[in-house]
Amino acid sequence: MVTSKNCIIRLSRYKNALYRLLSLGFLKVFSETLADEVGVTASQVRKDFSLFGISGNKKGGYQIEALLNKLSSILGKDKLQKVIVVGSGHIGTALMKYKGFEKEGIKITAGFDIDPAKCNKSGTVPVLPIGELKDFVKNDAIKIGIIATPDIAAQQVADLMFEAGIKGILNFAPIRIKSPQDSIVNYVNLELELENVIYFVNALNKPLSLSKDSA
Amino acid sequence: MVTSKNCIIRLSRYKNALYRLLSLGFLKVFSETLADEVGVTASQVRKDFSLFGISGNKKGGYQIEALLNKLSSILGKDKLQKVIVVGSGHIGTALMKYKGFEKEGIKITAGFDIDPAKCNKSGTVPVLPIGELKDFVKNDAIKIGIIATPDIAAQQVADLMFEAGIKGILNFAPIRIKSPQDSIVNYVNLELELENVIYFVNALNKPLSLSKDSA
DNA sequence: TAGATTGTTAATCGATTAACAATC
DNA sequence: TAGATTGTTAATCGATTAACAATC
Repeated sequence: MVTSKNCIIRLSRYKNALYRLLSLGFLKVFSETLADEVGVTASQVRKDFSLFGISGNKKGGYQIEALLNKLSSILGKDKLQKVIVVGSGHIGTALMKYKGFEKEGIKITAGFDIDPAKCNKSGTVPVLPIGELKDFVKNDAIKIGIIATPDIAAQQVADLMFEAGIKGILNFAPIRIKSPQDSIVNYVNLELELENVIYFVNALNKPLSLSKDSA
Repeated sequence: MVTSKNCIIRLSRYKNALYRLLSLGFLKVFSETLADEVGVTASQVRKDFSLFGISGNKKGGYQIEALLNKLSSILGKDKLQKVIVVGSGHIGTALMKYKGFEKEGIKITAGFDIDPAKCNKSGTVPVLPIGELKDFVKNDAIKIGIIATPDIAAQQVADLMFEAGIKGILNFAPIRIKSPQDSIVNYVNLELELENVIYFVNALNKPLSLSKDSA
């Protein structure tokens, strides 16, 4: 892989910051300014851009609008991305109802659940029986799916998704997914993120002995 | 900081894997096995453990139960951690109702919202007016908070939290939080995670020219 | 004992940062 | 022009991995 995940994450952050700057009336930006905005170094910004052949003006910095177009195209934001969600528990439902995706060109076109009682074809985002997933995904040529099921179901759901032609998964279940070579799985693990915050809060309180002391 | 975020994240993963192994009836584990389970190298496992003065038996590997006790204590899982949530939109509400935290010793004791219509003192997790946050947090000595508000409100909410004595924040709003030195903020940005999956799915489809071509 | 595994040191790898020539 | 900023190369930094002596 030529580009690291972190690098792509930064591109997204640049994009978000640039929209903010644009809405404040700015037309161009220096690497230094953008770096401050996002919390990285100016070197980092220029390095990232050069990796993607994005260039600015030796003196005038970067044209924000042109930059946004390039970043959006790199990130696949130039066309609507259709996504499905499996699992209509608390998290799954929240994602289906979440307004933040639309403005990013991401549309959740359907949810799926194994429990018929949770299905509902007539909602804004219809929730369909899991049995219909394969046809739905194939018909709409959907490539991205979200797993928001209990962990015991996650691998099975992932297998079904891959079989249907899905290539990328965002997985909320706290379990490692086995996936084919030509696919990608990203993880969001809420317990783990909270646990991490807890650790560092506790560590801040302790005097300063985090180092090795050998039990 | 002596220990990196990634290292702590791995400790959490080790812990989860060890619970799984324990439930399968194993009593001890080699670094190699645990590494496979979590998807890292055996060196990594031993290195991480040695950073925290955790030692095993030169031949017999590590006692799972003792290991779990140590990891739990390092991660602060030996006592109940009380957490509040601000913002009772889709995500905030899902978090309040989420069952996964309890088994990890994390308890969401209250939610807060600026909209009186969304408040409800009698639910399983009461949702209180934001004005009551400060007293509530102080009285219960709460150190951890979750922000699930719109991005425009996030910084203000964070300031209020810090003022009340909160030291660690998990922030779901897609905005960078300015925070005091003695505090920590972790970010969960759902749009960004999805965007990342989208990028790599598109990149997998493209032949193989991710490299620089200079515009 | 011989074999296997830990704990730790040294080597490697990759990502970030600094520096600076090119140039507007 | 002089000053400022880019684009890129080289240096630094930190994290991961390999190797191996100690030892059970």
